[in-house]
Amino acid sequence: MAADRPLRSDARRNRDRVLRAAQEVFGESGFDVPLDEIATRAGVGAGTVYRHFPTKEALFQAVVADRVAGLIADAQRRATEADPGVAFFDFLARLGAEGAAKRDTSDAIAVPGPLRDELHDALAVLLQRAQHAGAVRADITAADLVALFKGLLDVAHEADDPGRAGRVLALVIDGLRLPRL
Amino acid sequence: MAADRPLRSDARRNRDRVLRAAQEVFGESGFDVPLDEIATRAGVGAGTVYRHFPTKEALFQAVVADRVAGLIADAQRRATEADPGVAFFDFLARLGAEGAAKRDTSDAIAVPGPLRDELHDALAVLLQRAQHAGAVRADITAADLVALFKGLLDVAHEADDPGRAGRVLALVIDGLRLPRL
DNA sequence: GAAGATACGGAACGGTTGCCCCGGTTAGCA
DNA sequence: TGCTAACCGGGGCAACCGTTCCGTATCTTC
Repeated sequence: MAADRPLRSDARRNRDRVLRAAQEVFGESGFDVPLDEIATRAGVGAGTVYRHFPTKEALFQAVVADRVAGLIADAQRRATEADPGVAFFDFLARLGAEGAAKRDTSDAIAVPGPLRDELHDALAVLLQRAQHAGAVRADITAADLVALFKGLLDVAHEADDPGRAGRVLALVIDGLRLPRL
Repeated sequence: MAADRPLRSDARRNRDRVLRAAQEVFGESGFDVPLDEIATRAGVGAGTVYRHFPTKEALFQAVVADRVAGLIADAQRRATEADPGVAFFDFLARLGAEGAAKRDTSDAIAVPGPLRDELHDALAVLLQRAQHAGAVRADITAADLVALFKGLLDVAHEADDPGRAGRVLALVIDGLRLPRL
């Protein structure tokens, strides 16, 4: 069990490269890219990736953890805002923007794990507040919302039409608002 | 080129079994089931499936062609109804019910092919009539709608919660209706 | 009921995919 | 300058699946 001796300079450099490449590649193509893609992009052999991260999944977590944590913090912050409806829909917009920009968002929010649960909980709070205030239809659940968003993001990313993401997102947002108000 | 000599009795029986099993299995699990699953369910070897259908895809088409043709006919019939909004939403309800019941519907409507295009066209007519009548938001396209429905069906089928399908479908339907009316 | 054609079953094949490890080599550090 | 951490990337390996092959069983016909 070597103590955490400081990394050799090239090792540190390569670790950074791998992380940066993983951010890019996961962001463009989601979790389901071959690991070689990341290694190549980093200018590094596949073996080097495994020297720094025990599994592909660990690498993915390392990449998305910050982002998901940011989303959670954002959701919790907004939960204290005055207008529950505005808070909820602003957060959804943020989530939509994030998802449109980074393809791995969909995997990040849906893959089981402690962070996902935390995000789920934070979203549930926002949702319930908004529903209680009558700003959002009452029948939908937080789990529905997560699943629906994941589906939407996948639809949007598969599309050849770049405008689709915005249109379907707007449609769902409008569907969430209470009808006849 | 053997003329279409009548099939041997066991051959005819097995062909029916395969078709029936394929209907069930594709309906439960979509196109992405191993072919062996179908063969087993039919009580037949994989070779027998290939004696009757040249490829897995051909078998799938044989299974869904009727259903898609029915959908197309339904759409075309409704295109002549008096109220374009009612016609459109009734058809969507039919599509949703079909999709909720049979998991392969999602593949059937999305996989390229002449039937898909025909369905697409028929749906476009319904949609445009409804949009022109002001019953449906104007920004959405027929391609959006097909993609969105495919996504919704996938979301619904992955869910553990059996009520989710109905809730998200209702949400999207409401989102399609013009806001503030 | 026997001969010949037809069809069957399911093991084996071949292609693909993609995670991960190993063996020889390079390059940093003392 | 030598020792060791780290690199590279080809390939092992396991899983998965569509398809084919061929020895065997079953049906049809005479």
